[in-house]
Amino acid sequence: MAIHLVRKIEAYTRLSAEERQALLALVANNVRRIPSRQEMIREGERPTHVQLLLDGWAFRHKTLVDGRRQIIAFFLPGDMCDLNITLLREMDHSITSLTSVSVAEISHGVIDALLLRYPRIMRALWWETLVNAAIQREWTVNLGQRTAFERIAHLLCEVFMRLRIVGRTNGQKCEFPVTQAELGEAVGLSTVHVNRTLQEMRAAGLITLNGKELTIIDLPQLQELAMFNPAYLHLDHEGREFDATPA
Amino acid sequence: MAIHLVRKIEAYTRLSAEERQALLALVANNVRRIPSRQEMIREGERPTHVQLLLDGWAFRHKTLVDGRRQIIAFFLPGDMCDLNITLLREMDHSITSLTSVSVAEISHGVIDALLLRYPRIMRALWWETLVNAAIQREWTVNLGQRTAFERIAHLLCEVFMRLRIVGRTNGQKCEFPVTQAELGEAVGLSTVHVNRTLQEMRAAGLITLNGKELTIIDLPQLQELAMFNPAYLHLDHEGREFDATPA
DNA sequence: CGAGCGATTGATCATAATCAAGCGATGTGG
DNA sequence: CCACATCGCTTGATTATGATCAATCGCTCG
Repeated sequence: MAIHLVRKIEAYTRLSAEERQALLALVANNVRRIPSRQEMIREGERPTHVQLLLDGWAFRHKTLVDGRRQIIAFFLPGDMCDLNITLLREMDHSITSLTSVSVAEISHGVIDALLLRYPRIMRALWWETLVNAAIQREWTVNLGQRTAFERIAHLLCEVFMRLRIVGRTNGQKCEFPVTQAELGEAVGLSTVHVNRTLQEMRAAGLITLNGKELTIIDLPQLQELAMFNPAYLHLDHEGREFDATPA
Repeated sequence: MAIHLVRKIEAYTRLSAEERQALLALVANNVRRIPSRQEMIREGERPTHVQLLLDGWAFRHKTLVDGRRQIIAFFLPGDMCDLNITLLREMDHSITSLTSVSVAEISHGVIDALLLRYPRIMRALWWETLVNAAIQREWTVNLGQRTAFERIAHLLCEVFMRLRIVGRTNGQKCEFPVTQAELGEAVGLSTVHVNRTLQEMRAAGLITLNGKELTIIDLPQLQELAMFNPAYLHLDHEGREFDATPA
């Protein structure tokens, strides 16, 4: 589990043995499991610990005063959410597990000391933040400019691509533990309309989606229809070229 | 001008004299002015320099293959856009000036060396990234869940608040150099509908907006209607409490 | 077996897009 | 200095996308 964390960071910057050790030590002994659909952190809270997501699906969301809810981001296996709560005092959104997840809890002080001591690790985590921000920008475009069909198609492409990177796809198939209601909350559409749009996609021979399994039958076509350009995922992490020698 | 940069960073973390000097040296002699409505960086480019926005308004945007355009973020005076292009190889969006702006150009190598040498500065910039990401999340909610009226009201509240922090408001008034078409691109609405919604706001005695001047007549009411909660702007930067002694 | 959840269907309604045209201010070239 | 072009704003009429309301169905689970 903890090894995921190192792998993730090394996608951005190669680490020295010392740095790697420090990271692993951080996580050891502090992992716990949380069942699905459980709110892990709530908007408005001021957590004293960081929760590093090590495995499983989760999502960020915000709720308006009148109850309307927007899902803002999905965390997939291999992502590590939420270093940011170290730096920002108060949560501006909630995080809820979608599947059962495993989480490492680390106190703010410990993290902060680590980051100032190992700037290279800080830079890698900053990078992670920037990639997530790029994804958030694309979601803004998705909600602002695309039609219902395009929005859903785009989200499916994104999730599939992100899962493929971490080896969680099987041919054209992948897990997709999201209800239609949740999908609607992510793309700003009503459940009913999500349902009809999915049927349209099935009828067009583009996808299969039942239970928790998604099959993308014609990915190129789906990408085309969604105007999906994976550049925003920044899969070419420049940091892979940086080694661990001191600056 | 360059002093804005130091002030911005010190909103997050107090700097030592040495750190402050290093920052100022960075910007000196590399400032240029750019006229309004000029594309400064284009999606797909791989810039070799960072452009630090020192003064003026600008915006991020993305264009879909069929020409639909979404404005993703506004940069206001006192913001400093776009350290991030240091870390990400390829621009996933474009940046265009809205007013005439002044910009400092700094090479990637210089910045990277500075950040590894002064982790405290890196942390402050990361912080900035996180606040921007929080704003981006709120925009996602805005486009996904709010009505036309609420979206525009929310954006006006946000801009007004952000300007007020940096001392750019005058009572209920502030500059607002955004056309109705651009406003529409920011909130995902047609120009026509923006126009009608603004009229509705004027008729309700909430705002005045002509030329480039915005007056918010009844801010509390506008916030209420927009369901605007400023928590996401993270105005209480915890970093103010950190001093510059070594970690 | 009943409860509850998620998916599905049908009918109606509403918000916002689109199309088309006109207005007023600003600026430019002859 | 006037004629004309352009840009941003405004208005009216029509259309369409997606929301809402209401009900049913199938499955799982206690």
